[in-house]
Amino acid sequence: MEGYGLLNKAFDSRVRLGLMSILSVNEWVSYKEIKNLLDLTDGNLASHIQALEKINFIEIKKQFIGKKPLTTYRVTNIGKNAFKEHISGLEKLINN
Amino acid sequence: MEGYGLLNKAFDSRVRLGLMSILSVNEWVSYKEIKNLLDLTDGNLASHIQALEKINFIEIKKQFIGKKPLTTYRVTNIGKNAFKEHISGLEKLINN
DNA sequence: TTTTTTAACTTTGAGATTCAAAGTTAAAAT
DNA sequence: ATTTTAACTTTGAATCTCAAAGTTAAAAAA
Repeated sequence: MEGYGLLNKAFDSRVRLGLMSILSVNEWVSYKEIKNLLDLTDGNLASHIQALEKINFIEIKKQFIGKKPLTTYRVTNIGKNAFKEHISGLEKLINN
Repeated sequence: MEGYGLLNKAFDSRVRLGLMSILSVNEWVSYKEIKNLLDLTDGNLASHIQALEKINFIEIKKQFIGKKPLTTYRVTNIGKNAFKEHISGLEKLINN
């Protein structure tokens, strides 16, 4: 047993785990959808998004659909790998 | 997808996840062993233990072995269940 | 017998994190 | 002209984390 070294500090937060889970399954999810799924305030969501963006775990796309602005997000490869390793780290931690 | 509501805030911490994992597999693990396994300072370990104790996720036993004091810990049933639910909550979150 | 070591904390305080509330921006709809 | 919508940013208080230093009590060493 090697302590908790296989776990990523970035995923110490339930919100960010939720975010990554959503974005692991769906490509390009909108700000509003995420906000509704996770039931967060704007400020709270924005700051967690920022945290994941800063470490390049997710990326942003801004566009217009019809005449409305639409911001969507997806995980990067870096984020995908980090998340995978976190999960497998958890499994290792738990299963022995 | 129901947000992160199935995750337990008590397990937002890598240290406490590590602690619960250790105590999920081994009954009555000593303070020192845990400290070594997780490589923590006394203060840090003690405070996380306290946090888990306060919510009745772990319990403490103090005894003397030979002439040395020995403090050991194990998870309670409450803790065991909470941990299980957290893990299965994680799985649900990840797998759809 | 005074000193040091060991085990297991407790206290303190600085720094990091989290979150809601309120303010911002820019365009669209009324 | 005013309000609404989308998507933030800023602010500040509350909470959390962690290392360092101090504590206690007994055991071992000098």
